[in-house]
Amino acid sequence: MSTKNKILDAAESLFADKGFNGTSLREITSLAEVNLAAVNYHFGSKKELIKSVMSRYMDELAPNLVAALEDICDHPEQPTLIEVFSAFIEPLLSLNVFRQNGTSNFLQLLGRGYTDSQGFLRWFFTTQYPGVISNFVLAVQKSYPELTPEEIFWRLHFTMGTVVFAMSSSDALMDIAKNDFDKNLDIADVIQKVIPYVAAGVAAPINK
Amino acid sequence: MSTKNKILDAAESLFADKGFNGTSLREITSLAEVNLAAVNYHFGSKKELIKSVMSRYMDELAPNLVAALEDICDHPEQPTLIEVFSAFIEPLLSLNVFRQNGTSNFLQLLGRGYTDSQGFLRWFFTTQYPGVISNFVLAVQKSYPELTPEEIFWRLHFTMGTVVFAMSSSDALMDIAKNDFDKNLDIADVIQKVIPYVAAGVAAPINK
DNA sequence: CATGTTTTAAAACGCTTGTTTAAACTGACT
DNA sequence: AGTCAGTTTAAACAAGCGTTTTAAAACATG
Repeated sequence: MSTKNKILDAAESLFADKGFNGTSLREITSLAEVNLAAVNYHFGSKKELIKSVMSRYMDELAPNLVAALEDICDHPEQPTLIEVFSAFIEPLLSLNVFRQNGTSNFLQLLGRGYTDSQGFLRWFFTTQYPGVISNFVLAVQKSYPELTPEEIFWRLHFTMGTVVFAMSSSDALMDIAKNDFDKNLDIADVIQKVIPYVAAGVAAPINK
Repeated sequence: MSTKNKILDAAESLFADKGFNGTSLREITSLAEVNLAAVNYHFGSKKELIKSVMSRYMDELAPNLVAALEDICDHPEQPTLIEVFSAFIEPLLSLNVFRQNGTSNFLQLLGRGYTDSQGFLRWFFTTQYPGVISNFVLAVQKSYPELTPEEIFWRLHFTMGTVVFAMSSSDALMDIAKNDFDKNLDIADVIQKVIPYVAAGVAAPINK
């Protein structure tokens, strides 16, 4: 495996675990078993390394996501919100074959991107991958036309928060569930649990 | 105002803005206009300062929250989930008279506590303020008895995620809402928007 | 006023951070 | 063999970090 990819893999798992601020280049390079200077040689800076880690996932995920959402929009009949959200399942779970723990790593990184680094990653996503968001809004609008664009805006961000947060603590939650309820769940089960929740949330009656 | 309180106030707003990891003691003391060494003199360490900032809010909030939830449990008739979640509104908004921007600062800090510092604050909350969580579970169970304890567990964590995440990026979201929809919202408006969402999410039909 | 304690002040501590330098190595192509 | 771009290495850099030290100032108590 190339030095570049060793760095990306090590950075990914450390970033997901401890955040961008909380991970030093020296931790990354020693986990990757490469020289410290290799990061700046191959990526230029830590900030560019962060972007590269995220791009590797987004470039894989975005086309699948857009395609799945376009399918829903092109379909003649009106979709349910459950169907809209379910469009995310297969592309997200396919990240697990793309990379070990890909799904949960990516979702954790997504959460970090929103809270760490004062939102420079939020800018990165919305400018680099606008198609995902706009197609998602279109699909929701088709499913629930009474919802105003403003209300969609808010509820989509609430949904983003729910999913990202649930997934970033999914390891801890699955452990608790195993202890308290004797249920052995995996990331796919958690996704199945969160979909009815967010679908109902987006479909909530509008508060006057 | 005392040096101690000047430090607490400065730390609070910087922590909310840039996270615990992302804020240095030098930033705090220069905003507070006190000497750098004052932090370690009054608080012992940065970690203890973080705890103090959080305790100042939790000590104010927890009794009000527990009382409001106990009211609901003691009431003879069955509450709606909207009523359960609305029990949080007044205690949360009262933080605004307790301190400027108290509500949003506190909720942002809560979000930081879950994602920064690898969950040592999560331990802090659950061990120091267990009454809030248990009373919340009781109130939800009274409102929606068909929900199994396991499903309550998952949905309460989803709710936690929604609220914490929404609030920790509420500043950015309110800015976008102002630009895109020409609406000037404050933290109380965001709370009003999130309640129907989480109430509907918790009330979602159970997936078989 | 004198005393002992609490609080502030400036400076330095040792350490870690991201980044840069310059030399050494690697593997092809003429 | 010799050249040369591409890559890796060890070492150092300046800057920032949390914390500690030392001494002066402020304070309250007798």
